[in-house]
Amino acid sequence: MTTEREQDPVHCAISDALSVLGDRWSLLVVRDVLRGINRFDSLQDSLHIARNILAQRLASLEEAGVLVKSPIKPNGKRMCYNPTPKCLGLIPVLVSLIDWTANWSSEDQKRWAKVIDKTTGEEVKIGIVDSENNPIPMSQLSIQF
Amino acid sequence: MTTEREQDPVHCAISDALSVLGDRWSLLVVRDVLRGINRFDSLQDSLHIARNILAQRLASLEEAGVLVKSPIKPNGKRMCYNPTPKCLGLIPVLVSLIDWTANWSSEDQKRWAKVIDKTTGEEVKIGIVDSENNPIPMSQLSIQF
DNA sequence: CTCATAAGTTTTAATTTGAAACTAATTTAT
DNA sequence: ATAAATTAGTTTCAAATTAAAACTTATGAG
Repeated sequence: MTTEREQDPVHCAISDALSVLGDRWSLLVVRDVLRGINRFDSLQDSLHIARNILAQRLASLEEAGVLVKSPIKPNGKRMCYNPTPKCLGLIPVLVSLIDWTANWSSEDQKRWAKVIDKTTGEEVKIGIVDSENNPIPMSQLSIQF
Repeated sequence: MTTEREQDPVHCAISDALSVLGDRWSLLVVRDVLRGINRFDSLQDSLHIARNILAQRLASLEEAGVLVKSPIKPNGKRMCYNPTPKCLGLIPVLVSLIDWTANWSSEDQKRWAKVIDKTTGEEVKIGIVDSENNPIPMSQLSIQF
């Protein structure tokens, strides 16, 4: 089956990621949870997503190990959703999406969402580098299987 | 209207990007075009996407300025789709998705898709950095509006 | 001139999404 | 303690999107 997947380019690391994240809402849920919005109703208020769809996405993100669902008080029924380390691992995806919009759309959107370094308050960006941390220009890159 | 959007956190740089890229196929089309697959039928063969949906996605990516559609020979009807600079700007998104899968899933998927430096053949990596290109640990980051 | 290829479009069915109302349990306020 | 308001969903049904397959129209190769 590994052999099969090797020959089928639909199955690659990108499509694997998209099978969890490739829809209109999942990354926005991730964004909000990383901002500290972690209750069902506050997520719904923030995103204006249909409640049944939100329930579905939360379940799928939990199943994927991106979120953990736990009661607010031990054995309670009021739940909250929190980011796992795997969820923090999505920050580069979010930053690269923010950078892309900032760099390639006409309006000045840089202030609409940003990721900052908590220790300095400074806004961060994404860098593509070689093994010695030297930045590589985009035009020099190619995708391979 | 800008004021309106500022108060509505659904409208941020991330959701703007997702309004073009937030579905099951768009980033896979981008991936394939960046690999040099640039004809309608070869994209359909590669992705096994329904032909009408592929036509839709190509049109929306073209409208977003990510792809350019042009005849193979001047004034001809056979078309090809090629990446714009804005499309190259999506490479960090693809790299961060690849890295996320590689780092957070059990199977070894590193070889299924990778981005290399054409001049050296070396695989690249991605990092979050400050304005002086110094790497910042993930745990030190937070998302703000 | 003919046949296979290319780039879609059309049609119809299946799946997904969305909106709103509903439920059941739990806090909060009185 | 009781009533009212919150919370975290689920259910139902309509609307939109996606998928599969057949169809169209034009091109290029032999």
